[in-house]
Amino acid sequence: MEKLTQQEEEAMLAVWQVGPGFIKDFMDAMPEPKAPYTTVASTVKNLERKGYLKGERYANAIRYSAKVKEADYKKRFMNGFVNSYFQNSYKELVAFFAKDKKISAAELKEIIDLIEKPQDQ
Amino acid sequence: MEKLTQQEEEAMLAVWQVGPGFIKDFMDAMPEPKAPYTTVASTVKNLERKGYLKGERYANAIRYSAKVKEADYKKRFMNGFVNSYFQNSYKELVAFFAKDKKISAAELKEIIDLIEKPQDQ
DNA sequence: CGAAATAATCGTAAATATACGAAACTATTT
DNA sequence: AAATAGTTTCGTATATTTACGATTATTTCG
Repeated sequence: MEKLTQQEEEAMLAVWQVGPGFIKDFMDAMPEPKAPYTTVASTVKNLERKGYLKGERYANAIRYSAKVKEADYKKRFMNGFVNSYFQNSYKELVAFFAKDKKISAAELKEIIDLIEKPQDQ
Repeated sequence: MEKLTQQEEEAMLAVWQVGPGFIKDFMDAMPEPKAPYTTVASTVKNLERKGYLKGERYANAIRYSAKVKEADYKKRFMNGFVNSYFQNSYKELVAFFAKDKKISAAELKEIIDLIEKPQDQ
């Protein structure tokens, strides 16, 4: 999974948000200031080359969908980060942000309930 | 705080790890395969220009130290990430990785104890 | 001092990323 | 079929990053 550049990541965020669609749809979901259509088109082409998107022709347009799931990208991305900055320990990561008051004890308790609750399946 | 490129970030990780020192010291701390000295020197110069490092001459060498603290960089970096991928919610982030079993209920409880314990100061 | 060692700086080349207009292509409308 | 509209593709220009050798500067040692 090749690393994404800034604009590639922004484009992927739009794709993940809107789901399969055409370049125009992704552009609509991207924040201002928007790059010109052709600039976004180049970025999308790069994403296809890197294996993040696949395209199918529909009439004269191409419908793109994500080949890499957002959850997988998040995981791989965070893994590298946690490895570099928290000695590969997610506990260290959470402790760091808990001390920084980015997450409260009450919220952590809710998460515990969530994962300890017997799972349906 | 200007964004760092890949090699700049790697160099900063070395600086944060070894503390103030000379280019040679940082190189020693960097993982294989090591870039040639002059390549690292260029990167260090860029970091100085971007305000991440400050240098003081000692004899014929320059001793560099970090101007940006690792903790601050982590915070800013994660903030962007949490914003893009977790609707700006650290709770969402932690829940995501808890569900993915990257952190256990027991570890979360330890963190709760850590932050609920009356702070010395 | 002169030679050797050590380190920084400069210049430049190549790769990659960013940006976007012009042209080409495809479908639709008249 | 021609005009029009929507969309992609191609080509290219610029900026940034990466990479590193050659040169220069500084210190140390004989």
